Amino acid sequence: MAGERRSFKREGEAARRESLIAAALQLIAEGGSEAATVRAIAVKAGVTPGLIRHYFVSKDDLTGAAYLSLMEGMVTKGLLAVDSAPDTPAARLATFIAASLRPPIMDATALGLWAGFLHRVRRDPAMAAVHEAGYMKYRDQLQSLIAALSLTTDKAVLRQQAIACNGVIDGLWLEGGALPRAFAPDELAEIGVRSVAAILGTDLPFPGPHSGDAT
Amino acid sequence: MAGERRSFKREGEAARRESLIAAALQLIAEGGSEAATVRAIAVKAGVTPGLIRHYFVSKDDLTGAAYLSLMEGMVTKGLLAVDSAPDTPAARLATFIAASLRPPIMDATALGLWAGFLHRVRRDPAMAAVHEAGYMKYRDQLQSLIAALSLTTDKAVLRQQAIACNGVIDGLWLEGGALPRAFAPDELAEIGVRSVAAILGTDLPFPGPHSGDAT
DNA sequence: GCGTTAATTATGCAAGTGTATAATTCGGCA
DNA sequence: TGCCGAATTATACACTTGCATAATTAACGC
Repeated sequence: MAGERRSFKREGEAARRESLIAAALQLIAEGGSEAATVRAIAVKAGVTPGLIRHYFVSKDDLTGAAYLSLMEGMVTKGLLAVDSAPDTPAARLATFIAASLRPPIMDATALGLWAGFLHRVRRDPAMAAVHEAGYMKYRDQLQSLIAALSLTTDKAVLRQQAIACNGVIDGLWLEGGALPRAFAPDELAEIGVRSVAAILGTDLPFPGPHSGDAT
Repeated sequence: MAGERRSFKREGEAARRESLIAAALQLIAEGGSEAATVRAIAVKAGVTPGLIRHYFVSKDDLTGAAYLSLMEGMVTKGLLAVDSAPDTPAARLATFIAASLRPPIMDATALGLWAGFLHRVRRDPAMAAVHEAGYMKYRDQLQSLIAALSLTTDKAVLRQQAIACNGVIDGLWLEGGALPRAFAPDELAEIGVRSVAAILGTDLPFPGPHSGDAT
């Protein structure tokens, strides 16, 4: 009956930090930031609460790192999708939009994370900076894809087009995450591409659900 | 120095419930749901923590009531704006959109509230129902305003138009709340009206900032 | 093999959480 | 006026939270 000390294995620093961050993100996505307690994170990561403070100076430090990791992941995924369809400027733009409105970018988890972080992003200047950087990177990417269509050369017009298109995408992303059952599969991706086309006053091809697997 | 019991005044049940709800909403908007502790709510409402449990069976009960009150308020405000501009169908639609992209509907507070409630909305079926009802009411309103333009009679097309327009509005609403400093005043309202017009393939007038006060 | 070091666990603590319950005091009604 | 019930406050409790610190133990160089 003696409380035998639980055995453990030493992981590298990088792996441990990653697994702790992953655990925190999962918990926040599921139950909001309040669900990501030190103890819950430790359980999910398969370690003991004390270990968290060995890798992060505080819980805030951990969640901050988690947010950074999240943002980097989102942007990366978006950019990755574009590379898979480098045909025409129109196809590239359409692919970018559609990818943003499909899993894994658009899903309940991502929305939950976003909402869970919102308040801390607002209060903590460092996190606000991370947020703004991520947002701007995404919008700039969108704007350059639009610019590649050569519909206009007016910078101001381009800026507003980018804002508007980003707005549609964000809005549909939000709705898809909040009410997944309210839409048919891929319905939002299709609406997104069509709406952006309308806003830009041009035509855009709709890229199939996955990269050209004919069935 | 004897701990004198603090004096108090009896308010009606309705007033007390309202003030407690208001306090909870304020706190959630500012600091997320974790900031809305029983004690903080009590302080902001100018009462003692114990009183909360006199009017609400639990803290969850209070926050549930707060969410209901919030949703009702949002929808009401949107509908109210339309009434102030009953000229043409196009003007009515444009007014509705612009109102959704200006304070008090679009501001940091509203977004904070929305984010603060998201997770509870997901887990609690009762709150999910309230949410879905509010969302659908808003979208139906939008759809009927679009239908009044008589651009199409196809129900399916109409539905997709409503989803897309709702998407732009939500997206711009989100961005305006998240990055208020990133946009010029009324810029988002203007972009919203113009984008909806583009999506519908028609023209919409842009309603001035306030109801026709010439300066 | 064997000691050393740092990664990991175990334990404890002060502050904050929601809630239950008892003690008061306000305000209407006789 | 005086009293009674309900609204409000006060106090207490069990539990959770983040964090600090001490005790262990796995892995690495010799």
